Amino acid sequence: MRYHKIPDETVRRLPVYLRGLMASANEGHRSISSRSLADSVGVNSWQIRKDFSYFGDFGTRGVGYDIERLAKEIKKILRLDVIRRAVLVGVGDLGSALLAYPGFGIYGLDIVAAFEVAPKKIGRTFNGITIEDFARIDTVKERDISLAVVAVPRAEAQLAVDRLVTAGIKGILNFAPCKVSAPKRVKVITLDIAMELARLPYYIPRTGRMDEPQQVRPVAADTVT
Amino acid sequence: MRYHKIPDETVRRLPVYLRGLMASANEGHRSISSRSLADSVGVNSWQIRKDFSYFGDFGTRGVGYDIERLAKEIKKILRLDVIRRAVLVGVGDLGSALLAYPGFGIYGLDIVAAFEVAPKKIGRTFNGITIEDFARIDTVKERDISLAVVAVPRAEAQLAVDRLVTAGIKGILNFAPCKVSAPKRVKVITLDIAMELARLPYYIPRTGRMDEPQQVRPVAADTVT
DNA sequence: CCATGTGAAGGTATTCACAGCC
DNA sequence: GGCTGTGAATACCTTCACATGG
Repeated sequence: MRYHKIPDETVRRLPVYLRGLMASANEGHRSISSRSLADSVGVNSWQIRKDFSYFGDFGTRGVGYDIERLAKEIKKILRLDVIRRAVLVGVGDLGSALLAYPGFGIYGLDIVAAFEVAPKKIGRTFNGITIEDFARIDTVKERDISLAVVAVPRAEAQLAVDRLVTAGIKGILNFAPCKVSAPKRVKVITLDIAMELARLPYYIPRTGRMDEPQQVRPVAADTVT
Repeated sequence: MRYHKIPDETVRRLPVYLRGLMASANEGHRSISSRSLADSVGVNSWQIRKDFSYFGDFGTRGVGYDIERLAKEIKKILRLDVIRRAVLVGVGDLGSALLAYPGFGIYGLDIVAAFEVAPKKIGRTFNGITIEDFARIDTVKERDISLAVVAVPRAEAQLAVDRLVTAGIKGILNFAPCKVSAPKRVKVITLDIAMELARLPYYIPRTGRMDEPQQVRPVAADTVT
């Protein structure tokens, strides 16, 4: 095999594959073909093979991929081979939903602390986690926490991020619908829920008959075909 | 100008631009240059100009873009020029947070109904919306609702989607962490929160010194440069 | 025979550089 | 002078086709 840089798009798909592999392992399988993984995760089989080829030969021709070995390797690449401890900032409606969210576990992600500015909420306990005063966010430094989830109003997002950066956080998932700046050693992924929903109508044909949303716009005769 | 097919990646950025334009309008501006829009939304100015060039000349050289005219055009392209009514399926922790989420409004999106299977929740009112029995989901047909947000457990997601499709829903935002199938006339966007968080550690260097996460993997001497 | 792994081809998106216009 | 609009160049990603090996 040859070693390559792993494309960003492949990295984005790796968690999907990981989920599919774990599901297949739970059904008792020990190996899986690119075709059946394709069916279960919704990605073409050749795309899957290409993606896996970027980081090694994990397949056996005629058989498929060894699930456990491949899952372990994907976890290593994604740096999910250790438990990753995360902190939540902002325990509003969305924040409390995230505290209760059971889906992080399968990736070895663990939300172990929550911070808030609202005095009424500080001290209350959600899901076994006691909410702390955001003024003390720096204490995460001594608690082996590398990730943060930001679920505060837009106006407070940049401040929260700044404080998290100085507290030594390395990666931030931001739910506030705005751009936030951070030094480039800190990775920020912004997930804007409303924006995802806003993207949907584009794909809905205006009339009931048309398939291609694009065809509503005129296409000039001199457009290159 | 020339008419082009609008690339998918551009469509993905349009809501970002829209938010930036509205923010700028709120500050009292009537026009904005690609450079300052770039600063406020975090996309390169040449990318912005290229994106806008796909659907027309909305700029004035030496000045910038007319904010109101451009915002209106983007809304038209995204089909957000009419109020879009949406339904929520699944009023658990995440679902109720979404019902309370104030961010949909700026895109003209309106969650007007919520459905659940749990008898205990049916009939209760959240944020002015009375939760209905999911068995009656077909009633959305007569209520001018084209979008749905699915926030149910993974095991029930496909069923929910199937029922929504027969109820005539045209676009679905799915929060369940799994692939769901739908006829291709119905657009489904899956937003897997845990997966986004899981992508973050990849970008964290294992040691404090390295910049490029990729360099942990060996690069063979014969790799094409 | 079956399924992987990979060069090569094809397609799409980003970046550049600058002509064109206000 | 400033800023847009856009062909051309580049980089990136996907798809194909098939050689390779169990």
